[in-house]
Amino acid sequence: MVKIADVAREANVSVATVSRVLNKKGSVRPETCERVYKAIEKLSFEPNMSARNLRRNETRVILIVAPNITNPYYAHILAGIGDEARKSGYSALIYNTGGDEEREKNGMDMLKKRRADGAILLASNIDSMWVKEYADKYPIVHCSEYVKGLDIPRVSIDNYKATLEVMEYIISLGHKKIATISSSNSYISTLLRLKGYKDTLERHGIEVRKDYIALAGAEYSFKSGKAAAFKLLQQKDRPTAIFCISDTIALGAITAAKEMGLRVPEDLTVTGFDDVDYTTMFHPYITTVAQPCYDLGRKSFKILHACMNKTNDIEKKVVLPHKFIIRESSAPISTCD
Amino acid sequence: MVKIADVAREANVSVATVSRVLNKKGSVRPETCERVYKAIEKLSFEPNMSARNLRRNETRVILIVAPNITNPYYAHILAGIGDEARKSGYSALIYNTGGDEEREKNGMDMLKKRRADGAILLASNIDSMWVKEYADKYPIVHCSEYVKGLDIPRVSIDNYKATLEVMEYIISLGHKKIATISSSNSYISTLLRLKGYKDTLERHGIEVRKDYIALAGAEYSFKSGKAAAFKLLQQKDRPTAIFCISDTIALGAITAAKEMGLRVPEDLTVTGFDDVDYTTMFHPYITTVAQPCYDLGRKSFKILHACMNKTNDIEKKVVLPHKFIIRESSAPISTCD
DNA sequence: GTGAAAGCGCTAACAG
DNA sequence: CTGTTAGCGCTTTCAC
Repeated sequence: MVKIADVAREANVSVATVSRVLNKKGSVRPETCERVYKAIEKLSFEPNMSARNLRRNETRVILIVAPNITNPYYAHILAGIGDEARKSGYSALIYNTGGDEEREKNGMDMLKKRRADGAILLASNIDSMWVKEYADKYPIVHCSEYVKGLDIPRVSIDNYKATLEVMEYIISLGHKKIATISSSNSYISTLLRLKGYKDTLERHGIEVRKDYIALAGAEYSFKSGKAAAFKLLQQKDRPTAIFCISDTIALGAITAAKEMGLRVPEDLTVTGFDDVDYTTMFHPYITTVAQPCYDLGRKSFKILHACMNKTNDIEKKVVLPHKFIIRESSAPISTCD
Repeated sequence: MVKIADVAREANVSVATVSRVLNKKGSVRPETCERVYKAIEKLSFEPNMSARNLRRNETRVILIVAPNITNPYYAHILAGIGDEARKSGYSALIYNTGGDEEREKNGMDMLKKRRADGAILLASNIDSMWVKEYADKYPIVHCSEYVKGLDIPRVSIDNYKATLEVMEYIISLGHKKIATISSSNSYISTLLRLKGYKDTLERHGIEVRKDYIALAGAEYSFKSGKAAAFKLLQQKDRPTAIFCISDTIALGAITAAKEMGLRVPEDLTVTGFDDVDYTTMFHPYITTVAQPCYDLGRKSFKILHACMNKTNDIEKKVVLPHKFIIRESSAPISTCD
């Protein structure tokens, strides 16, 4: 292993000088500088990060705590974080938790062990108050979801408003029997979307029916969405529209409908949420709310970066614009119904 | 920051003893041990990894170089690597390259800078000989794809044999006009699948036609697959079956066929490859070759782990079993054709 | 503009 | 069984 001392010897300068040119700090005569660069080149020296980290007490690594990188929604956010981080000279340590709180905590301990300078949390439960303990000591930002009542910077879309848009649209189509497939998880987004669903119905004087609210699994799986849709559609007074809180669930609902001989959108309107890759991979293309995942990720890193640099005015609540996209899975209620 | 010396003072022992109990190395009187644990607990001490890494000259971090974590195929491999790594106390640094060779090299420099102890390469081009330079100095393993002619451990499925199975099946269905949608990338898997396609045709005395071989984009995008399928299907003497080298391409082909008024599988048989998430998210469910992505990832880490520990007999070529799955997108050629 | 030297927190001989 | 001590490779005062 070639180290700074070797370069110093080769360039006939002291280690301090090599360090200076390495970090472009302090002043070095251009001539000397040149000599050092030559030596670095010749010996193909690369600074040892462990040593630098120890000395500087930083790692230039950020931790990403995600429940499931296999989910394209998170994958896109990760990509955004990763790209932005790379631009600033940071690397991303990814910690997959499977939604397990114990593993989430283990992941966060990377911070204590100085393996990372800060963390971005992708799917905190609304009540994970233990996060505070870490947030008090380390730079942390919430992306998409967040713990209620903690003063941690966060970036997300306006889930409530987006839901309102979708619901108003469905109602404008003439639907009255509108169901929703929510989830058994406890994310703030889930809560907000359910609230948006109920509020819109109430504002229009439509009764909120228990039997029109179904729950998919915590991870929004296709299968659980399909099952929930079956339950909804098998009732005698079945809904004519289903507001799903994720695209995978919507996909499941559409498949369920088809298998029951129902046409989408002629017999049933289905809307999704997130606009992940496969919303336009087959017909009917899904009407959904597009989230700016990649940008959510980039922005999260930018804020974390600001936190790590102890910048003064850190944005605490960033809301990125979503986009409601009407496609093929929704239509006016059929009059012959 | 509480350090080992603080714990030592608190427990009334030397730093060496604390280090010993921390690493469970050397012998310490149970009683002393207990005292140390108490002190660690009390001060909530966490070892500083930068210091340990510097001293031990290792990082317990592995580097994963992937072209696109947004692609579910890679995402599943990543998950496998990550889970297995965690079990052994390793963390995964993920470097997304977008398929750019320059960024691939930049990623690999993490090795030189001692930011990671070894690397798993997920999508090397068949001719990326520059990898050798790194492989000579650092533990590296290839997953899925590999550079030809280099003696680097690799794990993948048998792409050639899998293709043979698919092709034999298509032929057994009575198809003679069989096309393929390959890709413009230079992965070994692409090459092998194309070779399997041609070889099977030849073995059955079926002419290999240039106009039955179309190319999708390097990243197997849905769009490019759809475009390639259009080209194939618009010919007057159109194929009755298309062997696609990825599921996304197959999905594109099915969509193209539908938009042209062709039914799958009645008018056109389409097969995919990989068996990613969405092969069974809508009808027709895709006939495809399932790859054990997660296990590919796990196995890759295990081998890398062996390499990093300089274990003697390291497996150089691991071939994991695939599974050919017949579903709904393939059928016997219609007799009225 | 440059060099000497003091550590960053930890591990691993080596002594006792 | 336990303690003392010399670094790991780098950055950063502080002199000159």
